[in-house]
Amino acid sequence: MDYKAAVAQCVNKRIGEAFSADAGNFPETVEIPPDPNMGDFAVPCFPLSKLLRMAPQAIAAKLADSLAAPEGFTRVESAGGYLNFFLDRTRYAQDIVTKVNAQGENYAGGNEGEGKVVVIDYSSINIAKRFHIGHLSSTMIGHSLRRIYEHLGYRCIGVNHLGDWGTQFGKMVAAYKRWGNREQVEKGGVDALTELYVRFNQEAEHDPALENEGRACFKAIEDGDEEALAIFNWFKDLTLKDAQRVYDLLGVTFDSYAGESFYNDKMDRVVDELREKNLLVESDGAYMVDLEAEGMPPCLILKKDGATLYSTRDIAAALYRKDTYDFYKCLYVVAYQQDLHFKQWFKVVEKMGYPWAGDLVHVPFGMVSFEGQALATRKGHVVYLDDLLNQAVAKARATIEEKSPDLPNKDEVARKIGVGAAVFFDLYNNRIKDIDFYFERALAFEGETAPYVQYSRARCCSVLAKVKDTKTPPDWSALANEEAQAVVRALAAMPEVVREACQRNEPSMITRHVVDIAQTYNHYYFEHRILTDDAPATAARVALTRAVEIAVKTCLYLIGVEAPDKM
RNA sequence: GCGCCUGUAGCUCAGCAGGAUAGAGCAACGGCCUUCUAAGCCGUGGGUCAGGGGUUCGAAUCCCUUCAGGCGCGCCA
Repeated sequence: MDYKAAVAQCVNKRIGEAFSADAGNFPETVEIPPDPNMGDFAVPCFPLSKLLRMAPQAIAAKLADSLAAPEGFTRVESAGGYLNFFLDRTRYAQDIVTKVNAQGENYAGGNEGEGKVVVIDYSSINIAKRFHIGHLSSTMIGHSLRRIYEHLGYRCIGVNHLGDWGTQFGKMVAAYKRWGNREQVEKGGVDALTELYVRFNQEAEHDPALENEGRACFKAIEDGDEEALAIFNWFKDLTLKDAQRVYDLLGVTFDSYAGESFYNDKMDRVVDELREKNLLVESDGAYMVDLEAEGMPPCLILKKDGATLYSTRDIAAALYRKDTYDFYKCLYVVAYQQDLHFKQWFKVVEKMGYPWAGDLVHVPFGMVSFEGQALATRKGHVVYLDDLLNQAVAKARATIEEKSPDLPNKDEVARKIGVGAAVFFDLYNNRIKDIDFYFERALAFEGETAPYVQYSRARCCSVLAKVKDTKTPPDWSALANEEAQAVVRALAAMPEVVREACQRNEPSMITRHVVDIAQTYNHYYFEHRILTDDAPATAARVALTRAVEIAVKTCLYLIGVEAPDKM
């Protein structure tokens, strides 16, 4: 049952009777008191005070005196202008715990997204660059949002919008033709490509002719020159294979790798359409959409040499995605530096007359720096993701040796813990916050971390594995105590948390909540023994433990973290 | 110069479509393993919620303003 709604309904009805029908229609807010001793739900009577011309304390008192506790509640009290409702704790525990266990991994899910498609553009790596910690946020926020939306019934299309177009790739091919060879690149992989690119830029400073060579090579790729295209595609292949190792480790998948080059032949449509709709303005030989009326700088569409730009491609991609997937929403998980860029081209799509422009959503996140300084590949001030993950796994492996030397499949568990720690760290704070990356923080295994939550759940599994009696009906009054109620409340809050995380595109809400569940359960665990001789009470405590195990696993799944049964 | 974002405990941050004494983790200090996993639990100390105005019965939360930091502002992506 919906306890909150029951409270609101009951209060409004009583107000209508006690005062006036008008007052009865007053929208009551139902909140949760700061301290459970004050009540489980509360209705503040302050807003009514003006309408009824009575002191809020008097209103609350009058209502409390005459109000019969609604179904599911034991009593109603007034305190300082608040009307406080006390749950029938036994019934509440039974209700929530039974529900979690019945719904299992679908708990806190739903079907409100049925028939709706959400396209999520995330990770979106650049060709010829190694995967580093700066790419983790987009990758994991996108991956998590995908799971959150799917949990609520949406169909998701994960798109890795590859950065695989631009003069830089001509430079890279030119550099390869000058100084590279097959063996060196096969051996060195993406790093070898980066080296070639860096060398090209260095030498180009003294030899401007190189720039032209780079441009010519890119032109060759564009024109479909066989040799240039073969080299470029080979580079792309290498990069994707390299990234795939990381994606495999993270458990991240995509439905499409259609990147910038994919839209190369789809941009004329954008330019033509903008021209037809009289939105293109010429300026210094370049073409743009004027956005002065919207208080924004203009959105450049064509360079003066006729080449397209970032915005042109993004618009082309949006049109293609709408045609192909008919999305309900299209999310762009891209760092906040590009706020203006997205605002601009979203507006351009709107001006083109597409009502679905409002379904394009930029999901921005903060910058990643490393030990107080901006990431800089060329200066070597960078942390590659596979290095981070490998270190995390190695640390987990060492901790396992120390604490659980007899554990089977140690490598598997170490992977889940190590990778989980890094991912959890990335999704722990509101995504808009900058992350200053320190190994000691990202690899912490204590406190509000993945290993803490995973450990709490593994302990649940361990207790559950010892359960023999599965027939005795539970005595739910065993869960009426304060500690158990805190766990029940945390479980009960999960559906609302998942929905809000979805609505706000904010995975950290789930990360925070799973810590909450783990903390309340750990507290309970130390105050109450689960398995005792009292069979009915044991059955209730076991049911609570199972519900926690399920809820924690589900939350972790939603943020892309695996949960080992033993650790 | 203009625009957007951020500012809460020593550190990292929750809380911000207004509500009851401002929370957590880390760090520090002190406790708890012969009973279900101590990667855990309990306790102690620690705050002019950046400053100043305003709105309100009530402001960390809303509005204005100042300050500090970050990001961005037509031919890169």
